[in-house]
Amino acid sequence: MIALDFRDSRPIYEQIVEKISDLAARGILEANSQLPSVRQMALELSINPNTIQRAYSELEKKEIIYSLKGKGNFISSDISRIKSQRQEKILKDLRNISLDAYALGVCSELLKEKIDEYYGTFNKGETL
Amino acid sequence: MIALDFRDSRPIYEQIVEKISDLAARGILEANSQLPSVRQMALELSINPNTIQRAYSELEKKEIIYSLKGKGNFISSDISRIKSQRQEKILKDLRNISLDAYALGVCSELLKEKIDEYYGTFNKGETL
Amino acid sequence: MIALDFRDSRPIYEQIVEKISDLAARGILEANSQLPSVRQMALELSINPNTIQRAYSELEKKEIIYSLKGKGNFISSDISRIKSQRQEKILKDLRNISLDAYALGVCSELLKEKIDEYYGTFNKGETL
Amino acid sequence: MIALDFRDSRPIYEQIVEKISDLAARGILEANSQLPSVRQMALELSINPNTIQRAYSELEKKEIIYSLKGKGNFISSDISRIKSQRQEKILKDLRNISLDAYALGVCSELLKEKIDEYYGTFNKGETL
DNA sequence: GTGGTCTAGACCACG
DNA sequence: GTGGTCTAGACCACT
Repeated sequence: MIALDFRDSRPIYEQIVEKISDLAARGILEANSQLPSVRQMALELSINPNTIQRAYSELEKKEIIYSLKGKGNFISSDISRIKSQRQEKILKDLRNISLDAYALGVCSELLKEKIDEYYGTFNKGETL
Repeated sequence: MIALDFRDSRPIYEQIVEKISDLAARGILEANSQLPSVRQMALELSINPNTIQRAYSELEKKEIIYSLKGKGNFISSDISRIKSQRQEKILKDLRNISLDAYALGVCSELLKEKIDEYYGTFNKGETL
Repeated sequence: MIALDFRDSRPIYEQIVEKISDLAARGILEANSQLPSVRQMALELSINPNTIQRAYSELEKKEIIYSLKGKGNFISSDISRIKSQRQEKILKDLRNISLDAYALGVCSELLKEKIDEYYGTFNKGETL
Repeated sequence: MIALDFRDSRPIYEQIVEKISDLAARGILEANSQLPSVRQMALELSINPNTIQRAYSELEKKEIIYSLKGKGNFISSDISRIKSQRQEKILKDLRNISLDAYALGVCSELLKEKIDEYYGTFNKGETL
């Protein structure tokens, strides 16, 4: 369900937060659906339960999941909010990149061409 | 010369590496021009000389500067290489963002519109 | 009869205790009137009978209800005591808030204004 | 500096968060002043450093403190924001209490009298 | 020496 | 069985 990159400098719990946010925003994890329990997911990913716990806590604080004591953790019922959260983040990143490109003297046309090029490869089912 | 953000989660030395790479790529620091000595820069930024040393080491490893023993540190003679290095990184980041946006169902047109919008604000001298 | 908030961090049984105490103090549940049986209430709220059992135990310990073996659970005959219990708790909370406000330099006039403001909205039938 | 109540049902890290928020809001901890290090505070309170670490993380996310890697943790430079944060919380609590009192048939005059009474005792230097 | 992350294992409250 | 908190101790990056 989730692939971790242990060489990545980003902490594991943060990678999990990102992955689950992403799956929820894309509707792959449906609203109110139950996530694997803390212990089970720890087994699946062969990491410590505390690390999963931390990831779930962060997700709860971001209101991406909610937690029912003794029951489990569930995707928030309001997926559209999650989606717009992620979209905002993407646009913020895009702005930073644009600023870097501008400072370097790269014209906006090149960026736009590249975007079309990338989208072309995505449609053909590469990567993803 | 360099503005640091001590509250940023990114390490100081990395911020310095980025800033100098940027200035070199944009030609503001000219090829073969001398950088301040480790001690002097440490004084200017009021930080530990070890941190500057580490930044310079990283820059040398990336071949953005070269070091002459007993003389000092100098910007690489091949600025065009630095520039293309940074450009590559920007395009790599752009690809990642495009992929995220695509996965989220955001169309490429929105991204392109936003880029034009951002470039518009840059031209008016905001930020930078 | 009772609305539960499963996402609330407070345990379910505690919410039930509070709700029943409240209804009894306000006289909506009359003295010596019978409460639904553990099993029936569990069905109505679709929760585990153990949870209801625990709530009833707590209520009995607080002398808000009494239990007759083989008969059922009943609201205490002394409702005025329940009412004064709740009133005491409210005043205790009010004292804590006043202390916090005082320590923060908030004057008592602001608090009193706010109380009038809140009561105004209650009268218009909002919330409750 | 901080008194913990181990019998309290609220987690220790949360008590610490509250105490430090309070001290900062009241200006007792000044802007940009350094907090005890994670390890030192753990020693002082005889609890585990991880618990302190968790409290500091929460405080950082609330922007009440900021953290400099390798340097320490410091009170936010914008204390007025902290103060208004706490004031909002107090008014929210006051609203809940008012609602409870209203439902119970307690008139607003009693609450206001009590507030004056409490403030009277505070001025004489009790408790605090 | 500082903060930050992670592991291992324990205990409690809840359902 | 579930999540939540806490302890103990380790390791790493940064200054």
